[in-house]
Amino acid sequence: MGAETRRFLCIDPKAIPKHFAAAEAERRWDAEWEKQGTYHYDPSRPRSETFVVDTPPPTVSGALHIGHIFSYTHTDVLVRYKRMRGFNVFYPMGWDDNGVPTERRVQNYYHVRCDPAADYDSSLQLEPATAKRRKDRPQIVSRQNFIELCHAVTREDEKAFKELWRRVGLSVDWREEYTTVDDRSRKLAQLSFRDLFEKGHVYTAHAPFMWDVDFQMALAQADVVDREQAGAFHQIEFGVEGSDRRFTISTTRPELLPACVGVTAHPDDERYRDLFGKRAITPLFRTPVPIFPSEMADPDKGTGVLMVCTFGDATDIEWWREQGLALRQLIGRTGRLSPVEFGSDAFPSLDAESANRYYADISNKTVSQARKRIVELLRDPAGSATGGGPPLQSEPEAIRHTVKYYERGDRPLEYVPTRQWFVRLLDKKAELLAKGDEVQWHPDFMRARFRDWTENLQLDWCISRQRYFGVSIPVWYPLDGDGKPDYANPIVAEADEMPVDPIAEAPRGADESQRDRPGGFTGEADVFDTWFTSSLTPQIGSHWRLDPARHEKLFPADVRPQAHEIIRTWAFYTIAKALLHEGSIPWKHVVVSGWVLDPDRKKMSKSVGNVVTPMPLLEKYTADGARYWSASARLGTDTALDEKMFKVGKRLATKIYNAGKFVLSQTTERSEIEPLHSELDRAFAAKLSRLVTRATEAFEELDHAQALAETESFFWNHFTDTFIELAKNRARSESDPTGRGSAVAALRLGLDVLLRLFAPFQPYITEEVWSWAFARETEQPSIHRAPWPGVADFQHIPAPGDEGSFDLAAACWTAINKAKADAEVSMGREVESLTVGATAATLKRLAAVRDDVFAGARVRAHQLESRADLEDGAFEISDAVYAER
RNA sequence: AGGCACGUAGCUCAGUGGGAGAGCGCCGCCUUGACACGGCGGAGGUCGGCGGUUCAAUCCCGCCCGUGCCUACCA
Repeated sequence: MGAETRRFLCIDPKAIPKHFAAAEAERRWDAEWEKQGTYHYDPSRPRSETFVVDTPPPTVSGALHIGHIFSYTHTDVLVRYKRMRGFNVFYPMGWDDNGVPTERRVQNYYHVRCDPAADYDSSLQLEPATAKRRKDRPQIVSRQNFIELCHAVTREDEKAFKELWRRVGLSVDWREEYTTVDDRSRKLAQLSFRDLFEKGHVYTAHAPFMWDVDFQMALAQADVVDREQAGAFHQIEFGVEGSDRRFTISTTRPELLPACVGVTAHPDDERYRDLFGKRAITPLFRTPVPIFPSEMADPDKGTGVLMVCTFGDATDIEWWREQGLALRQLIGRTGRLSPVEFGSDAFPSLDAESANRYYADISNKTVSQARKRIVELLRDPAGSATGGGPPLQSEPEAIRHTVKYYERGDRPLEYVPTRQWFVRLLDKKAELLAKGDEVQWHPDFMRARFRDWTENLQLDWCISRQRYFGVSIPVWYPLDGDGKPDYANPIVAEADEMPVDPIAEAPRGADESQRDRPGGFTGEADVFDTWFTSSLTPQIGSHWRLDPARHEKLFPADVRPQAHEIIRTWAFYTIAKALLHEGSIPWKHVVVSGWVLDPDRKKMSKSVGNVVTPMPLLEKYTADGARYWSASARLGTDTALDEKMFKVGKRLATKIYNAGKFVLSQTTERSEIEPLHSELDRAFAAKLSRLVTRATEAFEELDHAQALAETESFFWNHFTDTFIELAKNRARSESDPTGRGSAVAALRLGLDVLLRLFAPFQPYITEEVWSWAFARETEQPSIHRAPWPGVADFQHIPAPGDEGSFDLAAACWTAINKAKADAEVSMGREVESLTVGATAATLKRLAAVRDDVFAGARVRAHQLESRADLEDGAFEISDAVYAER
């Protein structure tokens, strides 16, 4: 920064406390940054000068987690770099509060359940549930009460998150704070729906779909995970209508036998070819079902012939559709077997009486209870469809198999026919893939996660959820004369009505009195999948559709920080939304942080109980220390939690503090910065300049860890351990004012540049040291708005230095130190005399920096010895005579 | 089952077609005038295994082993 004429301020080291009081400084600077608006976005500056972050809104109802510090620090480090590069940074913060995690937290916290039919109690006051109360049945509350409780809980959670973010020093513009259920987010989500509706990208359908029986809601493919678990193959004998032919199917879901609607085998399977076109008879229930060939049947699996049920898995749905099979929906929304009547049209039976007797044993049972029971029933010879002994042909054969679960659920999914809303995506795979390729992923291999997911997508996006705390689907349905909803002609809310709650508000032009009356309307009770809103974070930040000029400046964003396990959800849906709304990518770069693993390299998770909370670590090692640990990890790389790294980070801050105190307390006789006259100083400046280049290059490649490592290594090895030690004597010299001025100028240049290089990583300590003198000298009150180091910092050096001189001085100094260490004398001990051996060329080059080396090493007298046996640049010290203590 | 990433000193991790590195830990020394929340010096590794390409492989290629993740299969 400094021009030659820059005036400089010295500090009195005695006025600086011996130790850095980090906790106090963190609070002080946080308040100061807020007051100064240090991190404010300036809407008046052009897009070209703006750097836009699409910040991940954390799920606030999860526990605070050390991983939060980790990944958010990565973003903050980049943001601070960009800000110092002169960019007008847009760095908002959102809180993702809607959805299942919050509802579940509220249910547990207050021990309540929502019943939409219950009446609103405006005076409801609840205390957190005690262990005693949890033993009773949960208290039933109305939908509105429940939503209010959700808001209350998330407000508290948001406070805790915000406190953490501020403590760790995220340079967020807190004026740009939002939640995913605030009015603006709700309005934008509903506008998004309306836009998709108008473009024909959404539809509603009644169809069998993945259903969680505990949460009692539909799911999207992205919400589903596979879990391996124990199961068993059951060999069950079927009969064939009008013959004594029999065959054995193999199934893991015997409880679905009453829902059997067909039997199939591979068309080329000789064992079963004779059966195609005939009807099978199920055991116990004696239901005749068609037998048909299908390429999807695997002759090598089980017995090669299988029963098709409504519905055991996704393939059953396909067969059901293709073959036009009957619907015998057995499993209800609660996961229990519904009461059914054999002998009716829907559940035909050749022997209804006995079928109903068997079914009575499993009706109303859960899936797992029913499974146990039906295995017993299948041992009954009377249940045989062939008259040939028990239908169960052998003991169940235990297997391990994978089963689909809701990622937050405890029981396997079922397929239940329900009406849901969908976003049509399957026909847009190619465009989605193209957009994914347009985005730059860091590290690049994360791109494959997106591609894999998109290519394998099998279902359109189910966006309706049967929940309460979320953004309402802004739709009503007209009711016909019989009070039946006309789903084909939904009434979608107008933009200026939004945000709207169709349960509480009537559509435009209708009156509340027409609600749920024949000829009137009914409101959609479902809310959106939380990803439907979360996938709009770039648009929420930019105020899409609400402020087009602002949107123009902030969309697409520059960078999206992204956890890799939610590429298939958050990243995927965000890309999809930007494509469907504007044919655009949502952001230019995706940066993916790794995971924090526990010291045993296990992923931290609540269920394992190895989650580490961040605040104690911040207290112990300071925010700068924690940030150092975070920033040491490269993007995409998982990192074991290692307190040693926190300690090292704290130590770095301490060293910066002490080095700053020392450098800034050096005085000269003049009040202006001198040019760098001495060779050592110029050599140091040259080395420093190259560091700036390397650190800058690393940042441009989004490799913050490399930038930190380079800077840190330079700081310790070249600045504090070498340059300060060699230049400090000259900086205090009474007899060499020119050399002294040069030394002080070089020390200050080093500190100034290094502070700024460290500022993105350790914002507190660098701001503290900056404030002592540089803030006033440069009239830049915050280092975080000071320019990133560059050529301007090195312009006032009269002649370019030679890094080689610096390395030579360092090598000679190290050689003398080693001689002292070998002699077991203190580094501070004076040396009466010694002999320096090196090649003639080396000795010649050493001449320019020799005085600084010998002053630093406290050598009073020396001899030089030309040694041809040494390598160039190597030194050997001999004949050392140490002074008395 | 396929894909991706990883495997380097006791630990946490850099790294490169030619010399094997850092920090922590460990050992020894030093209370030196910025800093003992410090400094100096040192020990410590067949770079997961086996093959191949190359004058030369920790690095490039193939196979294998191990770890993690993603995706798929799911009768």
